[in-house]
Amino acid sequence: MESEELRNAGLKVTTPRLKILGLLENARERHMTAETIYRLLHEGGEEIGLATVYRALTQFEAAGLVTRHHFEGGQTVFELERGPHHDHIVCVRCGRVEEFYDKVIEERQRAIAEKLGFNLSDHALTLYGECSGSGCPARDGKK
Amino acid sequence: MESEELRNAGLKVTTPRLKILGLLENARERHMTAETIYRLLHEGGEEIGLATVYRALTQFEAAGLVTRHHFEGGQTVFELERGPHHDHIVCVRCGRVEEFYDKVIEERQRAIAEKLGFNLSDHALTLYGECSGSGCPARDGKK
DNA sequence: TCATCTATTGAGAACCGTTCTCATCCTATA
DNA sequence: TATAGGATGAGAACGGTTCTCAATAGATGA
Repeated sequence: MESEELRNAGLKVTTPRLKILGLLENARERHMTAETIYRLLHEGGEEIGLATVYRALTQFEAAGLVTRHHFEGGQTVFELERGPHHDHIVCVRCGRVEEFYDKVIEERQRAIAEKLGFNLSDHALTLYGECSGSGCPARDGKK
Repeated sequence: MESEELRNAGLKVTTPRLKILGLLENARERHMTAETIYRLLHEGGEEIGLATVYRALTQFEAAGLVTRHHFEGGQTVFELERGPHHDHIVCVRCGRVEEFYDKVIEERQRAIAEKLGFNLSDHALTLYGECSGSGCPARDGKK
């Protein structure tokens, strides 16, 4: 239940927070910008301010419910934290985001950080390329 | 010579461009924000507008002279492109940036992209942690 | 259930990094 | 050295994000 998650995070259970969390759990896209979340909520008839969306996402992030990714080009997306760690590959043509996990890469990262004298706390790996999904302009070699 | 580099890039040789390129080549920090570059130029007595710094950096990037990195937290840094590809590890306490290259990781990335049907064009890998360099607050376990 | 207290909210202002506009200036070329 | 077109600096504009503040709503105790 979503209200549990909020309570466990030490956050008051309010309508805007429930709606935002619900959207993150049910939306087709797992990775959304704050603006997109705001737009979808409004299309669904919810009167939630943009500032509230940002506030809630920041709180969710602090509570570990959500992660924030900064992709190249400056785009910032939010994603519900569920299950194990993974990295991303982003289509530079249609913006589609896929996830992957590679044990070898994870291990190498740990080894590299150790060798350089860093106490590793996090990492961000994002691949960029042209995908071959239906609907992607890259598929038909379009410019 | 720096004017060669500009000419080869198809850019007119102008004082602002020479100064910016020179700073990138000689500064102690290899990774700087546009704001830092602007500040250092002014401390050196150069009257170069911030807009010009951004314009030049964007042109240098397009010409392959410079690369732009978006680190987590939203910070954007520029780095002179010299030598082979490498990734970064950033200290979350003092901001120090180190570089590394790992053949295994590079190969895995190519394999992953292929498996997922992406034509890989680029990637961004940045590790975050606490370093043990002198002057870093993380070194003495300070909060 | 109700009153009360405090955190939360929405709207818009403010903010910050970056880009744009435009009149002036400078580099490249003949 | 004259000319043409690109480059420059200043400040306005822009887009994404955060802040301010008065109004509102969730939690708590009676």
